[in-house]
Amino acid sequence: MADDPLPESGTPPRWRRRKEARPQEIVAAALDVFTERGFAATRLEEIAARAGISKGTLYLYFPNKEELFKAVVRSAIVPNLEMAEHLLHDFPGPSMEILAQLLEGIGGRIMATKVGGIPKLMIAEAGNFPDLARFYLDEVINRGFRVIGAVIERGVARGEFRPVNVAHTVRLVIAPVLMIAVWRSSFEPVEGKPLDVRGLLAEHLDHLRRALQPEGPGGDEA
Amino acid sequence: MADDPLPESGTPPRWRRRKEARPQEIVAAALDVFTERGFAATRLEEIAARAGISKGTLYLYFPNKEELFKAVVRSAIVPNLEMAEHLLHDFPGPSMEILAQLLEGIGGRIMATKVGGIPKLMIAEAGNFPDLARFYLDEVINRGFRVIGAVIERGVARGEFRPVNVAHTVRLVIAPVLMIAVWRSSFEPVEGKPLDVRGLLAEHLDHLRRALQPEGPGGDEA
DNA sequence: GATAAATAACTGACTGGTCAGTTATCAAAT
DNA sequence: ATTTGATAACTGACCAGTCAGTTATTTATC
Repeated sequence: MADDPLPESGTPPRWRRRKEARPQEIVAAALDVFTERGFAATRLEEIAARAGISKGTLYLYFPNKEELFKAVVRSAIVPNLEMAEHLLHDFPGPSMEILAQLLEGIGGRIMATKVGGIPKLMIAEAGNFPDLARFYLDEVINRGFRVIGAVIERGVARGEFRPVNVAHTVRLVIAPVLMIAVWRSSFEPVEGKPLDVRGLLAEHLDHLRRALQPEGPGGDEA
Repeated sequence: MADDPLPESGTPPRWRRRKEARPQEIVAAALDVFTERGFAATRLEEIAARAGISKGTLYLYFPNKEELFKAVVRSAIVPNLEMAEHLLHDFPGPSMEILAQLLEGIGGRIMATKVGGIPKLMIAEAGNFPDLARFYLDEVINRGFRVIGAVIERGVARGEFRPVNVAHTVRLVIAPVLMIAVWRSSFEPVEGKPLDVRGLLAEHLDHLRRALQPEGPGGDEA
């Protein structure tokens, strides 16, 4: 984003070789612009400007707009998914706890970074770029669904949750997160007042706990 | 969309004056194309073609693309909201029943018509068209939130629901509906298999019933 | 009730501007 | 001296919006 602050004496060179650093910088700039403007309305020239390079240089690192976009999605989302998958395998405690950590982790990321803008982007562009949608469906959505689904199945198997329709419940778990991401991307800037993300997620988890609670004939709670 | 099949003898006229009918036809065609392609990617020529007119004729009825878009949103959404508000005032039964009818009504509409594509559109374009976003926020979102909020408050007041954070709960009630609309607009065509809207809504309502149920101190269920 | 003049709906070729992607050229690094 | 990173000018396609001209319909006239 910013120029390197080398206080070099003499003539500042017009540019500098940064072969290693460029891709990340470009992807970071691209995430910014894509989430602000949407895919179609984003001009590669603006991405280049924010990355401190020229448009032609973009094409040294990415073959076209679509591949750049894919790189953005990969770098923004995939690591998160990997973390979620690890959490699922390594965490020994109650399943509800995994769900809570997952959702709170995502909530934190949505508030702290710009990844929350990606869903908006995909929603908007899926129709016009089917192979992009396919990519997102395979690499992000279905993988995310699988993780949540596994947690729910784990909970049911361990008797922590009542038996539910897993496929549907997965979507019900995710829906509020999606709403948060979408709201922050699209309407919060217009409305002005910030969404209470933490509070909303806490309420969601509270509702989920009650909705998933096994129906005890007598007393519940171990 | 189709020409009127007057089997008139002689020469079929190249076109026909339809001053009264045109606006609706254009808006209907525009809804189709906008929801399929998004705002930016929609070509006015395609809307014109689907409405059975030429591009120039569009500009006799709407000053520009954005105003046409606003007209589409108004005509697709506002009537539905009015129906919801009437239901709230007229229905005497349990609050959960109102919620169920509301959600099922919306679900039915999403499946039967193309209005489900509007949220996608607004999510996508809110950033680029702030005044459009403002309009949608005021006329659609906040009005919708107010209706759901009123139902929940009614339920709490009547002892049908436990006390909850109303603002948050409203969003939790709506989130799955939003997810359904978005899914059908953006990813269902790519994935191929249809989303089980009815089943998902039923599961949502089941979860809601449990999540909102008043907590009995000893035995539950009156 | 036929014909002509006037009007309003409609058309489609055109313009001006934008932007993804290309390439001829240059400067830095080795 | 050669290779590689980077540039900036260029191309070609696309599309919102315009407008001079065409055609259906209505109104006036005989």
